[in-house]
Amino acid sequence: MLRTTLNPEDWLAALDESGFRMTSVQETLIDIFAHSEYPLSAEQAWDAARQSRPKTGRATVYRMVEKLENLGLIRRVHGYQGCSRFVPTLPELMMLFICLDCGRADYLDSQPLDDLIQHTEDASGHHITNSRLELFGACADCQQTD
Amino acid sequence: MLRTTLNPEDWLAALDESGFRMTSVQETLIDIFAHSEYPLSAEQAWDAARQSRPKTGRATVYRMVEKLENLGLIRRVHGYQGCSRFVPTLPELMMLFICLDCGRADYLDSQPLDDLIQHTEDASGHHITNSRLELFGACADCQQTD
DNA sequence: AACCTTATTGATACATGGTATCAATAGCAA
DNA sequence: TTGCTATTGATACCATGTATCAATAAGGTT
Repeated sequence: MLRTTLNPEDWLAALDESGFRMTSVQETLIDIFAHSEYPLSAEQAWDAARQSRPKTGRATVYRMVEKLENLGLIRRVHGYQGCSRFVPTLPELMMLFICLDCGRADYLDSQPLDDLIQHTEDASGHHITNSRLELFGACADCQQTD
Repeated sequence: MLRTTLNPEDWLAALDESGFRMTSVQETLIDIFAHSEYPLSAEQAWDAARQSRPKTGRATVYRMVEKLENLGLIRRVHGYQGCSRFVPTLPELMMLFICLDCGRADYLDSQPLDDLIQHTEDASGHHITNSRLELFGACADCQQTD
């Protein structure tokens, strides 16, 4: 899979640069999201957070998820057990594949999507500023074990 | 815009063929969805329904929306004022464009998406069974008036 | 046309997921 | 260390959607 590793410290740096204060909840949640292979809901992240940091508040987690999403560090997955799960965003890699079997996310080179958008702009006359593509199915690993 | 017209009678026929009873709520809601140019939420559809059919129940509308979605007659729009608005599904036309200015939906030829999926399957080894593509921006009309 | 069966409806209560409020806490700059 | 204020946690709240269940009405049968 074309999954590059994620560095929690980069996320903390991004928050720092954006002027946010550095707190322990942030570290906890970043660690959780950056290391999860599976799309996580805020509720799941809350559960995970309280294991290492019991007093973590629910609203705090929801606020943090929103913040991370706004900063582009995590990305919402639609259509996989609802629309409220998140995966880390990897720079340069925009297309998302979710295996309906094992649930893991794979990130795919976005060039084909760029081409599609260019083609569609030319054909339709619309100016496209934003897109959302998600692909679902059986990943290469899961096909072998079927 | 590549929008073909929709025929409410086709929807009723589809419900009939699926074994559902023909009721007046169905007619009311199908009429509402089939004629709306904008993504509609269940709540909005409920409001609209009660104008011509005051006693329409809320739960009924939610059930009907679910039924229409399951039958593939309407399609959920993600990332436009939440994830709970629906537009009619037009056969053969899968790619969806939503104008962030006027809110109207346009349906686009899906061939580029088919190509992208084929290419991605070959490149990644995943077997893709389902996809979701939405495009956002300024439609051809709205660009002219800017 | 009247009858029966049962899918569908509408009202209500309930569950879930997310947000507003606000006093207490804790970063961080001076 | 101090002071300012962003952030937090607890709570109450809200919005969206779902379960329940008696009443209604499709539509096949007689």
